[in-house]
Amino acid sequence: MRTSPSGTTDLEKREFKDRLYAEFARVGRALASPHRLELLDVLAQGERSVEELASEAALSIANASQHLRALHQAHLVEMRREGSRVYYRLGSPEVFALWQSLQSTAEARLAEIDRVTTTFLSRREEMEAVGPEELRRRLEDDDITVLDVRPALEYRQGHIAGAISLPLEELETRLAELPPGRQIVAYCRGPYCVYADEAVETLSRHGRSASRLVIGYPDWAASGLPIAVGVGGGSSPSRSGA
Amino acid sequence: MRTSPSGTTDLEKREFKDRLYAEFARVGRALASPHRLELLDVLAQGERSVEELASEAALSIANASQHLRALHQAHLVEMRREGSRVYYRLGSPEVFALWQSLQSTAEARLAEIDRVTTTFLSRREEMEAVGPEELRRRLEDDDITVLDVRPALEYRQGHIAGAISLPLEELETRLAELPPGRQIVAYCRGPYCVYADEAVETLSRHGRSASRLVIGYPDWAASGLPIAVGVGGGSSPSRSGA
DNA sequence: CTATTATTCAATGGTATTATTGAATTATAG
DNA sequence: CTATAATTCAATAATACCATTGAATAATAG
Repeated sequence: MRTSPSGTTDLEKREFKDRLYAEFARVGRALASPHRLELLDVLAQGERSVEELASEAALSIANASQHLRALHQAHLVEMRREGSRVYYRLGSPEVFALWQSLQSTAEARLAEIDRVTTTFLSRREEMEAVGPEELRRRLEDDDITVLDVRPALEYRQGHIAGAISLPLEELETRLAELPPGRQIVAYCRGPYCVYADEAVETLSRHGRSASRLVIGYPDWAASGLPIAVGVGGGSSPSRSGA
Repeated sequence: MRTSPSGTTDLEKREFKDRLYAEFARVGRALASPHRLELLDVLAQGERSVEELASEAALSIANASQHLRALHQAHLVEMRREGSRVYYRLGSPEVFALWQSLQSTAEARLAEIDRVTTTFLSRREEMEAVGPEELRRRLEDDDITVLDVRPALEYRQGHIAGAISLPLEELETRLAELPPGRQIVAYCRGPYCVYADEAVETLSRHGRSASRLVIGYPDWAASGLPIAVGVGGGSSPSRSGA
């Protein structure tokens, strides 16, 4: 009973398709839980131990461990043992691209996301925002001070080349360290992260001219813009793509 | 009890994050079922009625309808009523990009997909394959005959500019219609579709020099390469991006 | 209006996921 | 070797999802 000209029956084709889509769905399943998406989002900043991940995503250790296991089985994250700790990281840059694609699709299609963000991030409307291309240009012209307001650890794991680390929590006490007069652009983890918003607000309150970068560090790095790794506050930009 | 310098409590931030990731997970959930992924894949070829979708994906009507409803609630597909039928289509090109990203992530990360495809598509190894850029060049040089071996309906809904429609089922009986002497490149629905493989095999058996395009029509169209819509076999290439 | 076709809705068991708990590993320190 | 810390595993109950069935709705034809 062949309807196709070649040596495969319809039944075999159906079995092939079923297996193929089942495999793709394994990845889809991994994206089906809010907690796992949040873990992916945290991991986009760099590798983290189970404990750090659990705390960052407000999960119990055991729960975080299980979700990480699910992500690992879908091969979206990899792990590495160091002493008594296990560190997880994204499996590849493609995984971040997938997460980005999911975000932008959802953003474009779900009005609810608009509603959630505008009620919470309403002040963002009034803030000036800078796109990545504009920032790159102004960085090249040395026209601007770029501020990484994420926790220092995340800055060390990778930051925009030329950016200064000034974690949000220390911003108010260390304002004097900022070169005076220059415009400031703050950035943080991603488009939905509020650190940069709060930094801009604080800076404005102290009479500084500040705006926020519309994307976060992982997006910047993924699009191949210049980044740096390590402690150096860095006026020596190194280039490294994704 | 504020730990942040601005006017939002940690609790409010957590609620914001929870709601945000819950919304993203709504899209993720929609990608968690093999059947829904297959429906998306079919819809990437063009809009379809519930009945067509059910038959193509080997589902009962009621089941297909429910899965389509789930996709619709995630805003990944849109629908349109025409008489007594309801036609579904992808919500936007971004949805296809998401599906592509899921596929390529899964392909890169899941060795199982390799195993499934190589056991079923083993003959593909021995076949010549042409990439999209090479095909575009050779189309411009009019060096080649491009064959769309999908069902005629799908050709009508959109095809590679300059391609001839010759559904796989009719290939053997209509071989004479093919311009003699020229090399042939066949394509079908996507990288995992077997129509083109079978066409190449049939053509080779009849002494024709044939190879397959490594991607399918939706991928071609999504990357902005020239396409055409309608019945015309078309030597008048129209351009339409995604 | 009635019959027919296409689709959706609602209810049903069956199955799979989820968060929690507490025990079991794995590695380090003493 | 023992104690401790970090993580994973295993078992559990609550929940959510799934495919099927049959009834309900929408649109068309007669």
